[in-house]
Amino acid sequence: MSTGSGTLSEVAATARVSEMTVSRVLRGKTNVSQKTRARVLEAVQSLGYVPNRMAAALASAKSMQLAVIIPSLRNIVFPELLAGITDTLEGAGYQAVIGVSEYSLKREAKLVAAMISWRPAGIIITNAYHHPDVVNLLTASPAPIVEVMELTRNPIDMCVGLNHRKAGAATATRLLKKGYRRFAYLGCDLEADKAAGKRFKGFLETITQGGGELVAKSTVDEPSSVALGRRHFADLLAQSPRIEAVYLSNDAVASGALMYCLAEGIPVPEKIAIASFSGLEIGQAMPLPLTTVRSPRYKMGCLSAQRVLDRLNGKKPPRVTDAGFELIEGATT
Amino acid sequence: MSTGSGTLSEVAATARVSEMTVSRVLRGKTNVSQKTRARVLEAVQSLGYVPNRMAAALASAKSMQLAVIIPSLRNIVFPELLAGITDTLEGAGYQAVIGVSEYSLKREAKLVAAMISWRPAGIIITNAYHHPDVVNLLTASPAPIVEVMELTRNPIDMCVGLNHRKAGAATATRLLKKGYRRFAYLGCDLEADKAAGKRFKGFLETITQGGGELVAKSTVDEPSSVALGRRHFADLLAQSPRIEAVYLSNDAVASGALMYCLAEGIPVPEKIAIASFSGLEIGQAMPLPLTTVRSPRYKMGCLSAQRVLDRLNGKKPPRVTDAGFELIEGATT
DNA sequence: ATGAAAGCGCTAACAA
DNA sequence: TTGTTAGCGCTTTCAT
Repeated sequence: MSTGSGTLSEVAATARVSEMTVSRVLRGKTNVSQKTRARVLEAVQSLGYVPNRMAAALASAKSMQLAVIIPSLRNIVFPELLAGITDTLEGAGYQAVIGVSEYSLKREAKLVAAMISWRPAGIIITNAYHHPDVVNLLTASPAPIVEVMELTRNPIDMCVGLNHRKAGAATATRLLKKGYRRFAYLGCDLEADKAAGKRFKGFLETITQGGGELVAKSTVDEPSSVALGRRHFADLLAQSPRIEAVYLSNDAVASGALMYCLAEGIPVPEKIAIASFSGLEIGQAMPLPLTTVRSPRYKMGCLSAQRVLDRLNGKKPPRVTDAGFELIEGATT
Repeated sequence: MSTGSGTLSEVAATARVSEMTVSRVLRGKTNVSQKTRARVLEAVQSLGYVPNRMAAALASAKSMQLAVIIPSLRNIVFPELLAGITDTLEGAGYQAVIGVSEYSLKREAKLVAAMISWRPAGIIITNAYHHPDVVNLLTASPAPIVEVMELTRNPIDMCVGLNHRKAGAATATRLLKKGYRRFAYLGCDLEADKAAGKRFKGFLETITQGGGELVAKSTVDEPSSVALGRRHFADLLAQSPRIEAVYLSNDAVASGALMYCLAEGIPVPEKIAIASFSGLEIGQAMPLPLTTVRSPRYKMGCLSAQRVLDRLNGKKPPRVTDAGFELIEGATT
């Protein structure tokens, strides 16, 4: 391992002080004289010494790493979540170690075990539904844990998210108010994306109660993408020619659907209205901005990291944090 | 830190063997009897023991973490690169620790120091131009290092990438062959995105030599995005009404430009042709697929991780790896 | 096949 | 203000 960057004792020898003094200087303790501090710093410089945090973490039982587990890197919402996390951690000197489960509960379980073996200071994990082993490991872990994205009343430790059922309901209310009554749904990742399921549930409840009707439904068990939305939108329309509005599981698929309409010259929203969920940049940059619900990914990242940091600093943050959402009135409805 | 997951010695006590025997079992050494092994495994199970890799890394001077430094998470090419890295590392039992520099050389320097303090087994860092401190730290580090994305003849250690100048030249050649002569360029991130600069250089050289002409150029020193492309494309067109084809720094901006044309009813490619670089999914899902050059992000991720692993396994991988690129004939030229 | 001793590089706790 | 002692949890090396 030797870094080319020596050890504390080499620095100590060079500065002719004890290791403890070097340790104190490096950790910014104040009880070191100016002279000594200068001498130590000089030695550090001249040796190009970089402290070994593994050793520090082992000795102090305090790691500066946070484990973050997400389902995918290819869906831009997760990198955005990560950005919030890393931005928040950076100021506090912590680092994120990320693991990608690829939407597999088994891989998630392996990852959690691997992460815990590094004794992270905290754990941030997406979604609220996990493998039993994961629940056991996390429950046993002394590290603060945040489940992020969905809101649960019974988090393992803490949770930060939004109410997806309400987000679906809000969209439905909006569409009903606009006069739409005959709806279709196009979803993907059904197995893995429980949150999308909750949105659809809220949507369906609301349109049903409001006198609307679900006249077509198409679900695809593949990761969502623009291309997938574009491909499957046509099939959906074919199912029932009298669809007035389509609710899609997220902006990626919805953007694909809209591109299909643009390419085929189908007038939106006159012939067919489109609404979805995410609030991605791309959806708002389309010739017609999407009607959608913005989920606060970056903010949820910041909040979840902050909850962990708060706990590490001895505070008592709330178990459940509702990050909210925002309905965006686009031109597709 | 105590994990709720005990220590080796607790397991050893439970199984009534020495710590060494437990260590051997856990690391899959073969010189342990079946009986003993079974007893140890049982103890591990019953205690819910998860080994402490920090201690292992310290004792063996072998970390299982790789540092990965990227400029941003919001540009999908970097998550795709990461996906290749994590997929490749996973099988070998290594983990990626990511750092995000936000396109700042200073932040990159801080990050590299922070990373090295964890004594990673290897380092993967994007781009080929770094802060002098970074070069010093990396040069001094005993860990295998890969600079990824761009091709350099003089990597600090190894590099994996593509020749951006040639990618620009290939695009130019194609456009010249199609008969375009009056070109414009729209770029962003000029300071930070050296690779885009190289592509433009190759593009400009080639059109000039081929009888073409650069009649307009617009550069924006902001991170690229679809929205930005859409906003700035109009300005560019206004600069010179006789532009025949526009080369954009990447597919995000180009998609924005194309959306502008779709929204304004400007016929592409008849009135104006569009070409760029990346090969993003979104560009190919547009009503008109973009003419672009696909950079092999995922593959470069795999390759760079593999180079590091090879070195860790005592092999002598090549210093320079050309991952190549692929010209995509879209409908926008 | 198994164990004992020593130590990785650092920090906590206690002394001086 | 500075130093000493002990040990974090594991692996290496050398015995047996």
